[in-house]
Order: sequence, then C-alpha cells, then structure tokens
Amino acid sequence: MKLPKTYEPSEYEANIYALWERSGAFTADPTSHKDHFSISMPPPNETGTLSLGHALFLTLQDIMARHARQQGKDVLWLPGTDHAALPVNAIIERKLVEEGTNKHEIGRDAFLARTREFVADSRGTMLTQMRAMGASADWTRLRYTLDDALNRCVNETFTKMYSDGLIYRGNRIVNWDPILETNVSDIEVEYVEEKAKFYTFQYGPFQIGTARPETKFGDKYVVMHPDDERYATYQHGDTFETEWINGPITATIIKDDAVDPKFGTGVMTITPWHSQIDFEIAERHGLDKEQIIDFHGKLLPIAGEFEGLTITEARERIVQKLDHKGLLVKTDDHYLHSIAVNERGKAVIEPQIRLQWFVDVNKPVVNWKGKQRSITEVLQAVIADKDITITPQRFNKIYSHWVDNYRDWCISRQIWWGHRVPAWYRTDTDGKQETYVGVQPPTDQSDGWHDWEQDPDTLDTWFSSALWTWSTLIDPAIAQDYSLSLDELLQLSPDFKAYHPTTVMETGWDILPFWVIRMILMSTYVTGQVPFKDVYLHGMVKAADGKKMSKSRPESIIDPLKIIPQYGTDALRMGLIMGVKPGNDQNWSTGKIEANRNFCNKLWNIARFIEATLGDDYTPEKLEITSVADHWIMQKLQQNQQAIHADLDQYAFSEAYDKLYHFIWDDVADWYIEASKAAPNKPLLAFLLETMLLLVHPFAPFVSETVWQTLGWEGDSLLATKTVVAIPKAAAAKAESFTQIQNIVTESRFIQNALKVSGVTLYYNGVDFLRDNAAIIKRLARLRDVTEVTDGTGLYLTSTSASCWLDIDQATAKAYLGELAQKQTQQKAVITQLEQRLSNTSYVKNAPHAVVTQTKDQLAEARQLLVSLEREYARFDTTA
RNA sequence: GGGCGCUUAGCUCAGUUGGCUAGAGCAUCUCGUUUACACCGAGAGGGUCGGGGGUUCGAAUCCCUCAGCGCCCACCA
Repeated sequence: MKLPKTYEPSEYEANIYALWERSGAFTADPTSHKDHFSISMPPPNETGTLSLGHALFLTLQDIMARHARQQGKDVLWLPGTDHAALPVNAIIERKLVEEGTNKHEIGRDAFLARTREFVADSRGTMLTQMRAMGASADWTRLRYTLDDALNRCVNETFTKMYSDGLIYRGNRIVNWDPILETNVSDIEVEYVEEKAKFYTFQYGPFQIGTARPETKFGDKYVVMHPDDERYATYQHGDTFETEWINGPITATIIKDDAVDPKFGTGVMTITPWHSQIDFEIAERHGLDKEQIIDFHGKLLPIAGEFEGLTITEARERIVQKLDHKGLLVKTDDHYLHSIAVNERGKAVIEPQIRLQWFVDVNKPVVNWKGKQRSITEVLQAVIADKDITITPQRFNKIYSHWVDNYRDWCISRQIWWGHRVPAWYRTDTDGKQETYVGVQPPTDQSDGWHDWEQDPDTLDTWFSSALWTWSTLIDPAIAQDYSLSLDELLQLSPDFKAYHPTTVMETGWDILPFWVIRMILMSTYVTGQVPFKDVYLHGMVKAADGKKMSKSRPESIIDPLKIIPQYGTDALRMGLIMGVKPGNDQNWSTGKIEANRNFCNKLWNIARFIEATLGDDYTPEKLEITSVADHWIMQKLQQNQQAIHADLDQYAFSEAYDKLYHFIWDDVADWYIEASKAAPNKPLLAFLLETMLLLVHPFAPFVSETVWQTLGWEGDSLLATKTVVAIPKAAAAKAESFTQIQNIVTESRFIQNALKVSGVTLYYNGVDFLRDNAAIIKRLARLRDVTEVTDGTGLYLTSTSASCWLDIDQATAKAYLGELAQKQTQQKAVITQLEQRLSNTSYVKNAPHAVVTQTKDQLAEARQLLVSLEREYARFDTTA
C-alpha cells in the first residue's frame, strides 16, 4: 500500500504545487493549434493578504482553467497584482507622520523610493498565498499594473484619448478628501446617515434651511422652483439687499427646477464651490463661484472673523452670531441626513472645484462596428448585441442602470504613487501656458519659454486596471520599441493575437461599475474588441452572522490561511462553491468546510480500497463490463461526466459539484465499492478511479493529484495535464437490474431495522439476476443467506417485481403490519392523485406527450406496488 | 424617491425554459465497530415553499398585492 491511512493535506499540498509549477503545466502556448482559453485574473492589491474573497475567486477561476485544460484547450490564466494607489499611498504617508516627517518634507523622489521598497517587501506574500489556493495560473506571465509595458499602455491610451477629445482638463466639482488631500471618484464615495441640527435662517424676505451654515458666507443667490406659486411675485434676476453673517449683501433671485418645492420652505441659497447640485445650477445660469473652505478643511478669508477655523469649530459660532442678529428662525435637532465619506479612510468628503482631468463619456468619437459612437453608447451596444453576456443575467439591468447614469470620469488624483499623468505644461515669459500630452516627455526647448513641467497628479488606479485584459498581453520586449505604434504593439504580440478577447471575466459583482464597465470602455476604444466574451459575477463571502466581514469587528474575519492547514485547501475550495448561486452572497460556515474535508477523506479511502483490491502486483488488463453492477456504475459514470461537463461549460459550479459529490459518495462508495467486495472487477475499478480523479480534479486538485502521484500508475504523468477520457457504453437493461437489486437491499434493510432483527435469510424463486447477484445482495443487505427455493412462507418484498421474501416468522412479522398499512395509505393517495390527473381531459390534451406518458407509467408502477402491499397485508391479516 | 435581491426542514442554502410523492449539507433520533473510511456505515423523523389573490390541465417556479429582511443608486439646500 502506497496510500497511507488518512489524507493529511498539509503533508502534500506544497510539494504538489511545486511539481505542477516546475513541470510547466500551467504555461500557455500561443502557438498551439489547440483552441485557446483565457482568463485575466483580477489583480489583487499587491500589499494585501489572502482573504476569503480572494480564495473564492481563485477557486472559481481555477475550476474554469482546469476544466478547459481537460477539454484539451490551451489555457492562459494570467495573474497579476495591482499597485492600489490610494491605500498604499496612505500607508506610506501614515508611516512618515509616525516618523515625524511628511511627504512634502522628503520630496517626491524619496517618497516613491520609499514606497517601492515597501511594496517590494510585501508583494511576494500575496503571490505565495495565491499558490496555496492551488491556482493554476501562468506565473511566467505575471504582470503588475506599474510594469513598464503597462505604463506605456497607460500613456498611449491617455494620449490617444486626449487627441480624440475623450480626455479633457477642466474646472469641475470633485469629491475632495481633505485628510488624504486628493479627490476620489463618485463611486468611491459612500454615504453614512447622521443626525444633525437643521437651521432655518431669515434671508431677506425668505427663509432658508441648512445643515451647513459654515458654507453660507458667500451665498448671494437664492433659488426657487419656477412654478412655485408662493414666490410667483419674485422674478428671476431680481435683486435685494439683506443683512447676513458678516454684514449686508446683495442677493439675486434665481429660478431653477432643481429645487424641490416640497422640501423646507422651497427656497435655498447656493454654494457652488462646495456642492454638486449648486455647481450645476451655477453652471446653468452662469453664476459666480467662490471657494469658502480650503483644501485642508479650514475656512478662507471670506469667512472674516471665522477664518482659519475648521468646519466643526465654526458651525456653532456662526449660528450664535446669526441668532444674535435675530436671523435664526428655528433649529430642528432631529434632522437625519447622509454625509459623504471616502470609503478609503472614511474622511468626510468636501466637494471642491478643481482643475482636473476627465474622460468624456458622451462624445461620439469611438469607432465601434464602423460607427462613431460615444462611450456610453458602445457600453450599451455590447450588451444589447450580446457581444458580452453576463452571468447571472439580472446584472444586465444593473449594468444598464450604471451606464445610463454615467458621468464624466475624473481620472486625476493628487497622490504620488501611481501612473503619472502624461501631460506637461510650460509658460512663456508673458505667462502664456502651453500643454503637451504624449507618451514620452517633450524634448524641445524654445527661447522665451520656461522648461516643461509634468503634471504632478497621478491617474486613478482604475485607469490602468481598465486596460488589464489587453495591456498584459503585450510583449514586454516589443513594448520597449518606441518606434512602434500602440496598434502595432498589439498586432505584433503573440499573446494578444491568441488570447484576446479573453474568454471570460470572473469577478465580484461589487466591482462591476469600477472595473468591468471600464475594461469594456477601454478595450472597445483601444483594440476594437470586447475585453471578454462572458462575465461571471460571484457574490461576497460574509461573516457567519450574515454581516460584512469588517476590520472593525476582527472576530468576524475568517483567515483562509488558518483554514487551509486545518482542513486542506480542497475542502476550503469546495466549501466556498457548495450550494452557492452566481451573484449571491454567502455566509461563512465551517460546516461546509468540514463536509468537504470529509469528502476528500472519502475519495482518499475509495482510492485506498481500489489500490488494495488491485494488489501490488496488478498489471493493467483489458476493461470489460460484466456484472449488472458494472453496467450500472458505468452508466452512472457516463451520465454524470456528461452532466458535470455541461454544467461547467455554463458556469454552473455548485450544480456540477453537487452531482460530483453524490456520484462519488452515494453511487461509487456506498453501492459500487460495496458490491465490489463480493466480486471485484479490477480493470473497471482502475478505470473508475482514474475517471473519478479527473472529474474531481478541477474542484479538488490537491487530493486528486496526490492520489495520482502516489499511485504512480503512469510514471511521471500529471493529472493536471490529462484530458477527458471516453466512457465505454453500458447496457441499460443490465443497469436497470442493478436498481432492482438496490430496491431489494434497501427494503431488506428497512424491514430488519423496523423489526429489529438481523441475520435473516432471503428466499427467492427462479429469478436470474438474483441468482447471479446473491453474494452481493447478501453482503449489502447484511443477510444470513440468499437462497433459491421453490416455495415458502415469510415476509414478501413489495418494492420489486421479483418473487422473494425474508425468512421471518409470522409472530415477528406481524409487527410489520403497521408499516404495511401506512405504506398502503400513502400509495393510495399517490394513485388517486395520478388518476385524477389522467382523468382530466384538459391535462391529457394540453400537457406534453412525454409528461402524460410519464404519468401513466407512474400510475402503473404505483398500482403494482399497491397490489403487492395489499397482498402482503392480507396474508398476515388472515393468518393472525 | 428609483432599482435589485431575499423569505423553502431546527440552522445554512439549492431547486436551469411551470410537470416524478419539493432536495442537499449540518444538526436530531435509532441501530451498528463487517480489514477503504467513525473525517464511517445502515435506517428514521422533520417543510400547507412568508401571507393573500390571479393565470394554467398543472405554480416553490409566471403575474398582482401585502408584510418582513438585506443591498445598491439618487437626493438630502
């Protein structure tokens, strides 16, 4: 015996993984004549550690990749990491503060050197941990969002979009984080409910409500809905004088339908510099905009005596001052509103107007299928035209909703870690400014002009992530040749030619708007291709109580690296996909992991049994399907293999897993292995094991490969690189006989259990398949014997048409009358139901023929069973 | 305000275009240590599929409605 008694995953996993990687089993070959299959791995944060979310996506993508390899495809699963600009930048800034310095003191170059050092130290951690999950990724093609080639792609794309007018620079209102001192995109902002005070002030003839009096210094426009009857006497453009915080001001009346007449007094003043809505109103009417709060969150000189105070410091004092002036009308202490915070760091967002770079999503300059369209039009078209399908389907709606509400994407960030905006500015001696945008820095020097200076900002991390599917396929060596255009780079890169569009994008539904939509945006624009044909979205793994795993509740976080040594990676993988629907969140449950640890053990022991049965001196023999059990298991094997592959082709992972689990545990272990103990078919057992290992492999690669390697039936061959084997055809009639045997065994067990008897003899009268399988039945039903007789008394079995009975004396058997009566009642109910259905002419007329036939068969079967039951019942009733 | 999802056994969840007596894992109860496995085997109990209405020969599945839970988006002057 080569297989030890128990499977200890931790003793094998690392070695098995090393064996795979060393062998090149995961290395893609773009020159292969096989069909290509490709997945871009969503690049995790390079400084992160493996979470259950990572474990889930690695499992799903690994199943896809391994399944495709088994189907004989050339597979590229391209791994990588993301530079995660904002969080990494924040970590370094915090470290600097802890050291008593800051980024401005040490300067940009030192800051970047410091950051590079930090990420280099931590990047390996994530890569090692991804391997621990068994990920069959092509590590020879590992990419990083800050690779030189990717940086070139970023600059090329930016330049191309700039020249097409898809990227512009403008003064727009942005979500400003005064703590991290950068702006963040709309979708990185989250809202937190907060109870606040809501003040109503007298403002000239009007009353206005606000929760933010500290922004009101510069307010000189009062806005109301044009149809609001209460203010019909006031005309758009009218002015009036009023006393305000720091003395008298002149205010102008503006009519705009952005105002909700039902809210408060239906009148508001606006602060265009610090509110999205106010900004839009100001834009519509060409109004002045003034900055009130600086970029550190402090009040500017316009606040007069309040200058330099923070928002919270100033608020109460301003209210007091207005109160003293008699302008405070009322205060509502129970006002509930949402405040915007940055999801990274949770700092309160202060809208600010800043000169930023934006992607224009509405300009119709993208060439898609021969037409000039806007980005949003292309994004809608790829779904409408089914160039891309999303699983589960319901996310189509969510996708459309996002795209319909897409606003210009602000792509510049005021942090240092990341791809720097490829724009340079210079001024001449008269102060005239010139902008240059290009892949490489401008080199010209002209008299009368100052030197070029690069834009200090970096790009949103998602800008480079959006290029991921194709930028990672560009040959890094070719990318160094700047004489080539971006299009030439793509066309000359073998990986791009072979693997793009990628086959499928597997990721969490939460980053559909951040990433999936933007990859489609960039890929269609730059390459003219969709980035992927299918999108598969998985759900979140939440804590056992159904709430999010959160750093604020450390006890809620499950660390996969603690689960793996305890239960094995395979158990974790299968536990994460068991019973989980695409796009649905799941709650963590150790029970599922345990169940799969047990499943691995079951598989291991099936292998041990087969190994022991074959014996050490076993030499391969020709496969022959002989017994009814053989035919039955081969039929099951064939059906399950087909069904499991079909499920996997449709990304129905939990369905495929469920079939696999029950085939192996119920059919193979509980029936076929047990039957084999009476009469083993060695070549068939060997074939069955090999086929099972192949079926299990995508789900549980470690245990399956460990068994395969330990047995060493084919020398050095790897299970990971084997392809699907054809299953020889079984005879349906013989397989059916085995189900008869199952009925006999099950009923015999049931009766013995119910009557608390054991070691009973089963008699039968002239039934061939019973004669042939007497030993198997005896063993499985734990009978004393299975004997052929011509006649006799006892308790007849009712679940089979075969004539057989258990040798149980009348007195004991009488106790079974109750069971028989109960079964009769059940059976009569079934028959009544079926008869009613068939007597319904509409049913017979309307239901599909197959369904009606099925019903008739069921009825015939049910009647037959009832006859048996009644006969048996009568026999005892009369002899009693 | 708009949208999406969920509500099925004690618990966690499957149930693919409507069609076997609605399933799984865990838990529970009974029996059992037979040399693959106690991380085991055999057997059992347990659900009027959230409530109500409708469509249909037929509804857990489709439609309407109500209730509860969760999430997303917008707004919050």
